[in-house]
Amino acid sequence: MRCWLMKSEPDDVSIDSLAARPGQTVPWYGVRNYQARNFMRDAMRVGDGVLFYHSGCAEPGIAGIARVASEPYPDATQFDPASKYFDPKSTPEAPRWLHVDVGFVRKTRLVGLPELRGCPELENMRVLARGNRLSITPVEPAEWRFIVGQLLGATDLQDWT
DNA sequence: GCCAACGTTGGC
DNA sequence: GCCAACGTTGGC
Repeated sequence: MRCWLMKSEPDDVSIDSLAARPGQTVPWYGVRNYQARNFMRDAMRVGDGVLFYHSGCAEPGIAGIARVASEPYPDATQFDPASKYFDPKSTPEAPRWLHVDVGFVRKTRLVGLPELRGCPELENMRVLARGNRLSITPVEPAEWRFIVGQLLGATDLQDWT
């Protein structure tokens, strides 16, 4: 099983709003980057671990733990002319954008970017690489164990993957 | 609001 | 297939 880091703007979907949703899941709509799409379409499996990251906000960082909760399927917003994620070049017959559902596992303390950057154990973490803009990045098992076990103290989840 | 970095588009 | 222009991300 793999693990991932997925960015969300908390003004849109935060860890709290995920927990409050029906079924505590959310379709990961709005991804319009091929690499990120390919991770969801080709590499994710139901049950994969997710570090839920808040971006574009006052305190960017890891805010909770989630899981991949569905197989990939078409993102409905690409067909909605009223949506800011509307893609006129996509059709229901050949949908361009697929996503998965993400399910709530637990809220954690906020592990901010400066703290993550200060950990030698995480120096090669993809999301911390210079100029990284990918909203979905793979997380190495050792990185997962360190973050979940050492930083979050969630020892019951550190060997999830 | 600024700006570095990067992905995408489209003319050639 | 190249590459300049443009748009977006996301931290600060």
